Amino acid sequence: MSLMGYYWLMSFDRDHVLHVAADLLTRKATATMEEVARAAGISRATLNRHFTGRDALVRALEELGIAKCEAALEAARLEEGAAAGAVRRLVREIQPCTGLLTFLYSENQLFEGEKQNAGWFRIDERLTGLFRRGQETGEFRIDLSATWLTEALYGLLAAGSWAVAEGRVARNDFTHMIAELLLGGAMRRDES
Amino acid sequence: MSLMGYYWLMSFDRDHVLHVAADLLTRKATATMEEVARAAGISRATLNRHFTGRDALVRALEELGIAKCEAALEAARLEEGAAAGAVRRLVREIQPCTGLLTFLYSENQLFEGEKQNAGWFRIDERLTGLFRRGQETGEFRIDLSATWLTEALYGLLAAGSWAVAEGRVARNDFTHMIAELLLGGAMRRDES
DNA sequence: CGTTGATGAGTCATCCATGTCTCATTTGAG
DNA sequence: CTCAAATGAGACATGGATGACTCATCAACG
Repeated sequence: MSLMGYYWLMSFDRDHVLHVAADLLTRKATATMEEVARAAGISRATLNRHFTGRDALVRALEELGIAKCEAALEAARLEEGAAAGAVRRLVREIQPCTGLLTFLYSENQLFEGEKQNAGWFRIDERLTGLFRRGQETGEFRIDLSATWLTEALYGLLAAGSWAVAEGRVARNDFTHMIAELLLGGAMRRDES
Repeated sequence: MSLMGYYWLMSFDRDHVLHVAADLLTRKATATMEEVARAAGISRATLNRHFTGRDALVRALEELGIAKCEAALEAARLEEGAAAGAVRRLVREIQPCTGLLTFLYSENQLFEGEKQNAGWFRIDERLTGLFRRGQETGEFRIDLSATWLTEALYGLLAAGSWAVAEGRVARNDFTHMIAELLLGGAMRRDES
């Protein structure tokens, strides 16, 4: 083996496979390992060599989703400035991985018995913290709990992602739709 | 056969089976036909006699879901009074079937290729009509499309149902949480 | 009480996804 | 070029869910 880069190993591009799998499974959650392999341009044998079973693949996708999600949280700088602005930045940053998140969200309920990845807990905490901060500064209302606002954000992201995928709404409106509905609601505001 | 009621036929209570199946599949979407049968207190043979295959069962659940949903729409009297009030009534009325709706919602994406039940379209239309009415009377903002508000309502119902099932939020807060977030958003309103 | 019809339990064959294995082929390293 | 290592294609056994079937049992009707 050479020190220089394992170049031939790159014929199997783990990251590429994961992204293709995420993309496919987002659209068709019941896709076969065979289908995943073909979508990624590799053989089922190779796919199974690197991910022992579907579980391993889903777990890897989970890690990827958590990593991307946490990267989005970083990029959104949740602690900076007004909470509302942070929410808007967050929605914008997280948009690229909503498809994957939606898939993992629905897949997670299949792992009911088992313990779930601690990453989701960390993400929950940061989002809940953001909403709580907004409540403490008086920016957000307090009759809706920070926990619920977090769950609602998840639901809106999923609904938005799905609506975009179905062509019901324009992709460009994603951020505005979600952030403004979550922040301002459906009713007109006569103030300001 | 007697005219009087087919009483012994009632040993198989179709409605009961459907409700039990809905309840179980809502919690565990991958439940076996065997599990569904046992949950309903009947044998797998009988279950298969009345629903030829899992598809038929899911289709029947779909019919049930649509019927309950439309009943909720009726009970909410969407055309009466202020649109905001109609939304609140709707959320309250539809709460009992959110679990089933969430299951069907996720199950529907498996029927991708096939044509979907026209009932969903009717329901979509009525909800979109409600939001459009609110926009036309000036009650709701117009920068968020009625289509998106409808999708968002679905997303919030799913998120709320899930959050309640997970014990993250109180069941009694369901209506208030969803309706008020959808209508008023997360930010404080200083007016009124 | 006998008949009729549905149920329950069990068996059986089938299908499909999966995981493992082998072998020929390809590709990069030395 | 030669060797090492990974890939691709295919075969194979496995397990699980499913649907169809049989047969004994049970309940209601006449």
